[in-house]
Parts: sequence; structure tokens; C-alpha cells
Amino acid sequence: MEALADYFKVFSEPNRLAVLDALRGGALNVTAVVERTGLSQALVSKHLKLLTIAGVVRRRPEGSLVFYEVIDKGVFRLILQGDKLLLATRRQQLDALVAIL
Amino acid sequence: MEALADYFKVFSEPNRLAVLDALRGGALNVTAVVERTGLSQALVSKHLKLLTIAGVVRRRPEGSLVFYEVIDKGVFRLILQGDKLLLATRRQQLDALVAIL
DNA sequence: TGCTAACATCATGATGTCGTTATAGCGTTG
DNA sequence: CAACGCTATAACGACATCATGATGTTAGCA
Repeated sequence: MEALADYFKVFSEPNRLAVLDALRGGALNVTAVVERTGLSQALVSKHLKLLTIAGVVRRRPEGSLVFYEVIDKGVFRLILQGDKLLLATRRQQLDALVAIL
Repeated sequence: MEALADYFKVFSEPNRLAVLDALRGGALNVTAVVERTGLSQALVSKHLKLLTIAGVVRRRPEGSLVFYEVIDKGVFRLILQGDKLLLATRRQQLDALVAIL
């Protein structure tokens, strides 16, 4: 249960989701991720390290660049499903609110 | 992106997952959740409040008891999918380790 | 060999979260 | 209405996480 919570924690940070989103199309080097996300280089490096340790992302040095890519694209399905569920939840919250008013 | 991260954060806490797990079979009052999880009453109340605000759980007072139940059982599908993905990730990490040794 | 670009790491401060203890609110029952 | 059980909240300390700015490290190239 602890491990699962930690896994969900990986996706519980906006900037981390942004980094993952940047990697949606395939491998990118750090600078490219920085450009796409608008985050600072230090911050991107940190999040990529976390994602690597979590096993979500693979690190591949190539010359002077370091490329990162999502290992299991099922990650994107999980994120999508979370998004769907969130939408359904928001809709139901609105319904409940309307029922009161 | 921020909202989605916050939603995932709901599931990023072991005790919160335990509370949700206790509610897997249907509605329970607070004391029942306390008994099933072994957590303190105050802590259970706190997590239930969070889950309520997040829209994951519905609060239903009945006499002097207060029952809680999961609104959209799709939540359990999300948790299951996270669990599966975590397993796949762990397996792949082991494979990568073996490949090195 | 020295410079530069790309990436990683460190130290720090600010903020957030978790769990506990104690207490308050509230409905029921005697 | 007094006492009790159930639930919620408040206050607090411990700890984790995040973002930043500065610095370290390494590879490639002049």
C-alpha cells in the first residue's frame, strides 16, 4: 500500500506531469524538455531524476546530450484515466451543488 | 494540469488508500473504518474529510453515525491500474538490473 | 589544453502534509 | 437535562517536498 501510494505520488506534481507530457512524443534531451515546459534546467533535471528512480523514464546519454524517454506508455493511459475520473467527479460535484440550490 | 496533479495526490497517501480500501465493500461509518484500518479516529476523520472535499466519497449522516461511501467506483479501477503499472515497472527494473549483472 | 554547452547536484528557504493529543459539537438515551 | 458515544476540529511538532541560485562535472571542440 505504501509502495502504491509512492507511485501515485510520482504523478501528483504539476511540473512532473508537464515533464511527462513533454515526453509524450518520444525521447527528448534535457534542454528540449526545458524549452517545452518553460521550467528551469535545475528543476527539470530534478524531476527527471525522480522519474528515473521511479522507473517511469529511461536515461540514455548520447554524446554530450542526455535523452530521456518514457519506458511504459501505459503511464499515459493511467494519466488519461485519472483525468477522465476527475472530470466525472467535477461533473457530479456540480450536480450535487445544483441539487442543493 | 494542476488539478490533475491534485487529484493524483489524493491517492498518494498510504493511509488514505487504506481508508478507501475499507470502503471497497460499500458504505461504512467512521468507527467501522477506524476498526478496519487500525488508524486513529482523528486521522480517519481527517482523511475522510479530504476524500469528501475531493469528491471521491459521499458523506451521509444517519442518526448519530456518519456513513461514508465511494461515489464513483471507477476510483478502484484507477487504483488497480496504478497497481498493475507499478508491478510492470518493478519487473522491468529487475530485468534492467539483471542485464547489468 | 582551455573554453563552452549540457546536465547534475548542493544548500537553502518557504511551504505543505501527516499524525497525535486534546477538546468541542452533536445526537441519542436513560 | 445529564451523561455518553460518535464524529469533527484545533493546535502543535516532525518531517517531506518544492523551487531557486550557485556551483560542479563532463564531453566535445577550438
